Amino acid sequence: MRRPTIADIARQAGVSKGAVSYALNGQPGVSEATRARILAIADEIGWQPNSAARALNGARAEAVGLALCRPARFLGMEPFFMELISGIESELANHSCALMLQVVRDHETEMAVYRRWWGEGRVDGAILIDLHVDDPRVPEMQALGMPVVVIGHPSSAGSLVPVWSDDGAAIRETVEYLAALGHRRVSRVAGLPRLVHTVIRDRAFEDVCAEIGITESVTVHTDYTGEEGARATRRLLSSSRRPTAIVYDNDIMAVAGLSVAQEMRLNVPSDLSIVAWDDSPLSQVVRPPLTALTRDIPAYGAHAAQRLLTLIDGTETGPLEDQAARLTPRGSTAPPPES
Amino acid sequence: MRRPTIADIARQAGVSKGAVSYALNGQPGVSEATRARILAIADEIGWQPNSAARALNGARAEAVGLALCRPARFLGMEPFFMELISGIESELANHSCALMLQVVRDHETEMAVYRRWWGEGRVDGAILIDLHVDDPRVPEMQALGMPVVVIGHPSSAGSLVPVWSDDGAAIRETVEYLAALGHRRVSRVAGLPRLVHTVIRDRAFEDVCAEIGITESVTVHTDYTGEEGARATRRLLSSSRRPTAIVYDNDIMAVAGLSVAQEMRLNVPSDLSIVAWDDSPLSQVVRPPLTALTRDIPAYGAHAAQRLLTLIDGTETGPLEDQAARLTPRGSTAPPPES
DNA sequence: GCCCGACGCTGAACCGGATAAGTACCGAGA
DNA sequence: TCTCGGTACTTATCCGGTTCAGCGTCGGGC
Repeated sequence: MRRPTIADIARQAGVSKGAVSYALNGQPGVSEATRARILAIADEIGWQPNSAARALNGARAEAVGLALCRPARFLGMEPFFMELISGIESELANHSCALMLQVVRDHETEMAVYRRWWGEGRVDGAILIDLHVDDPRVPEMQALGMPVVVIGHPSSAGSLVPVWSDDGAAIRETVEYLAALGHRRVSRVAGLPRLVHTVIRDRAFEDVCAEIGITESVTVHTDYTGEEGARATRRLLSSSRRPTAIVYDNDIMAVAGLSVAQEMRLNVPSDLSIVAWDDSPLSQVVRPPLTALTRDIPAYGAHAAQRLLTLIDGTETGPLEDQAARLTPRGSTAPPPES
Repeated sequence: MRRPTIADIARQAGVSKGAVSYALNGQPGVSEATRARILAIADEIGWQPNSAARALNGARAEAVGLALCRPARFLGMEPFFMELISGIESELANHSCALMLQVVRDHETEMAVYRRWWGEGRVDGAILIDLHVDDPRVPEMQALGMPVVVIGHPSSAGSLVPVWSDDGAAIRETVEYLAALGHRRVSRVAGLPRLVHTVIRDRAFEDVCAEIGITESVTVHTDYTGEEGARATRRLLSSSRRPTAIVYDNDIMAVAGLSVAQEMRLNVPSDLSIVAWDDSPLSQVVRPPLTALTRDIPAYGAHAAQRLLTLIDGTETGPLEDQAARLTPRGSTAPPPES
């Protein structure tokens, strides 16, 4: 059962391939009667344009690529990625554009995949995520000449188009809120230290703490997993001058940290305040529900996709600053215990 | 800066296009010396095969399709999907096969996307998931003639290849365990009633309860969200003869149910036992950690991908029964309170 | 010395569409 | 009546690979 081609339609309609092509693409060159006849036949035999043949004539691939360099098990755990992907998807779907997804082992493989996709004409552009400091992917992408949107801070995006949100402002809001509650010993359980956004948050945290007189501020780096979040929390809470508040770089670690606190017979929030970065259902479902830095992640992804589609269209675009995460106070934050 | 083609290589090497093609594909027909020269030139000018041109000659698209018909917000919440996708990905990656992902609004759109992908030659096969009772997608897929693997029970897969696990056995193990602990009033907060696997679980639950003398067994259907899980739990726990154990169809609802129980001043597990279906980090992170039906979801996805790749290869394959979910007892189950 | 076969390569057709160029036909205006 | 212009097509070519038939050359066996 071969797939029907325009040649089949042409034969049935008794016209040439060219006429069929004009008819199917709404081009002038055929009469309305013939066009209708051709369309009817095409519909009847279930014809679909072969994208390969179209691509061969310089058409778009109508797909964008996303190669994710994270171990599979982390992906399943982090709502962030799935929400981001849904957001990207929702925008792409509006333009009948598909998403080519591949989970890769490392950044070399990631770049190899992008090079292949681009070289093979399978994608029209790509989205780059989780930038490292001095990330080699940026210059390589620039050299490829492929339309690329970077989800991350402009300072690291080179000449690629960045879509970003101001993590520094979010950290500032959080720390100022905790300070207003009376906290003076605030710790932070951060993500991978190589990631650009971790560095930005690190610096902002330091700066704000110094500025408003929180002298005891410790930052511990982890790999974003619940296990490391728990371990970091245990260490922080075991120290002689333990923090009265901890800010976590994702919700998984915040929830794990909450468990550790309860395990150590500390009451949250009266003994320890907890703030989570990113506000998945997870944060709201635990007791007490977590004060969290909320952002609309699907919208974030959608904006990136939007920018990419514009770029693919050939229009020059600049950076896009998305709304910064905003603090949603819930039951996990309160004034510190009186010492 | 046009992408280099084999014609460019041929010109530089002073041979014909055909010779270049043989050389690049490891086919006999050129001497080793010429082959080496051609490969060197190809490498030097950064040649990549154009997949469109290859596909035109009947080659594979080297991609499989997955159109997910769930609202974006559910996707981000359910670890199941992301883990499944990672599993699928991990297997596909081994074969340098990409995943075309699209989130769609409804099943009509889903089928339209599959038809388009298949008709356009963009995918070599697809994975079907979340089958309904009498799902129209099954006969439509059969009519398309596309290689398809169904993640779901063989009874609903028609002539498509099913990859499934025995949910009935898992339910049986759970109910028998609860009965052995002494429970006689067991409820179930189930998923969407139209889904085949919900129906299967429903029936198994009823059968086992009848068999071992649990006369008070109630099943409530939800949409898998935490909100509906909480609402269902509230209703069950408010009834005059409230259950001493509740089995949830996913972990999100189980965690939400746990919160409701605690909110109503019921102790878990001494007043109420809770079992979650699917064992994400979520289940282990709450207090008490949830007794859960554990399965290796990434492996499940990987097996489905494996079967699909075999199918695409033209080899006939039969159904694959994956390991059934197994009960992992944790702190959320205990004997019921003495009445 | 001749023939056959293998090797190494060339040339051309082909995949399924898009598209530029060419052609037949028809009606209107000079 | 002849020409001009537009319509409604056809024909041919192209995209970038794959593949097959064909062809010259060289070496070995008889």
